[in-house]
Amino acid sequence: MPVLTSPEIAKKFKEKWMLLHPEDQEDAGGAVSFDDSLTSLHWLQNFSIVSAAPDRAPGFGWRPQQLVHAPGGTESPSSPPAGDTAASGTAHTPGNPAASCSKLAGASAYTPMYGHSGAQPHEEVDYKTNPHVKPPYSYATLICMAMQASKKTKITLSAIYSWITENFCYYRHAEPSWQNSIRHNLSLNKCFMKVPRQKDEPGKGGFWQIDPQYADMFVNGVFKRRRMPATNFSTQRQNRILSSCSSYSPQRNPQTGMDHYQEPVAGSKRKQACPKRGGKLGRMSQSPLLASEIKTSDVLRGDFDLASVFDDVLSGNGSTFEDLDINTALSSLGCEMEVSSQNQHVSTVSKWYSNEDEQACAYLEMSSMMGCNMEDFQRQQQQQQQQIQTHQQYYEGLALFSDLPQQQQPWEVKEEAQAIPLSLDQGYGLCEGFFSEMPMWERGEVFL
DNA sequence: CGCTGTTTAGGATTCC
DNA sequence: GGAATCCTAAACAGCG
Repeated sequence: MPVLTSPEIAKKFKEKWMLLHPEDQEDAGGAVSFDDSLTSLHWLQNFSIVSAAPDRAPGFGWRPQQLVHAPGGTESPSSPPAGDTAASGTAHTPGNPAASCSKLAGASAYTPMYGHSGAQPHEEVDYKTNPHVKPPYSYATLICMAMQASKKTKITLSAIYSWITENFCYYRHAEPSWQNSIRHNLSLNKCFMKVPRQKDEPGKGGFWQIDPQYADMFVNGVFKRRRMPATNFSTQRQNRILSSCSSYSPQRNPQTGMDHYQEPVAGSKRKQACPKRGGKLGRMSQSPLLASEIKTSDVLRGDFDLASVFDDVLSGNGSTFEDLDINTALSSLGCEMEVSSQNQHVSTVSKWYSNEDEQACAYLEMSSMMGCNMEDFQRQQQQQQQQIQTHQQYYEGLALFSDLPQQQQPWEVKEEAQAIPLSLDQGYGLCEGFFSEMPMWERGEVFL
């Protein structure tokens, strides 16, 4: 069985290409001027997996899997959602000696503070009635839960308090210092934005809502930290959308040089899109829980936004790929590719190339899977481009958060644009998984 | 005065 | 050990 290296494949592909496209003659330097539309990665800027899954309707409501519908009409959590970055599980005792600890919680064994042990220690703990166990949710998650449960787009601080105390007995008995933490979290966390109370609205304080830019951080009931910075998908695509919304006006931060949005009302807080990123992979990327949390089928269906991922890749924010353990998806994806010749994600993957080698491999990939020729390949590419354009237009036509009906939850709107970040390494792994891990003869033999 | 919101500081834990 | 993340505490200001 011949094993070809990538250059060899590229060479073969090049020869094939030249046979089919004699107009693409080598220039004096020997360089081949391939059609830029095929090699350019600019399409990635506008690509969304949504485009590849047109049957995915917008506003596909997300339902928190871990939220148990409680008899009071409120959704109360009974077990920690997998993947909560801050699912501590520790029974910290904010001023409540009686609640001192995990030992009191019986089965609630110690859980690492900010990571995942891979177990769910409080699987059966009813946080609504058990005052001894501190809910293993970060404050951000609690806030998100409260917002989600409120069925409103915005929620007051007191409502957040109320929901938390109503659904987590622990906080009913704890000293109110946790409220300080909630406020601190609301203020400091870029994912939350304050909506000033209207003049004719009685009451104190403003409302809070999840920043649409960060709505994708609340996935499957889990507040996911370490998302991509707001300068990728959000600013590149949403700028266009939001620019049409009077309440938002993307502006340039003279200091950071980054785009940020200004609140519609003067004086209200708005955090800058300041990507405080580190090059390290997040802990979550190691999380076995998360690995299982991200359903392969969702990835295959396109329930995540590759655009965000790609935008980050292109913008050099390597950590965009952070949170998803893509390996699970990859393993299945590889299998899926074998059996689903017409599946759209195949098309998606087939577009993931940036140079001759990868382009060649993409074609080889496609040809081997579908038995198509170069014409089919090109036709497929064109169709995809058209689909992308179509859905991009649709995308841009979407009114974002501020224009949505009251009942619409931010994450319901954003879900189609939700990103499940992958680590760059894993992202590369995705590419390499298709282009290198597969034995070369499986990719090239059919074509060659 | 109490609540709300912002900011700062430091500790704890985990991962690289 | 450093970085990242989360938690806790506290001070302060503004507002109803």
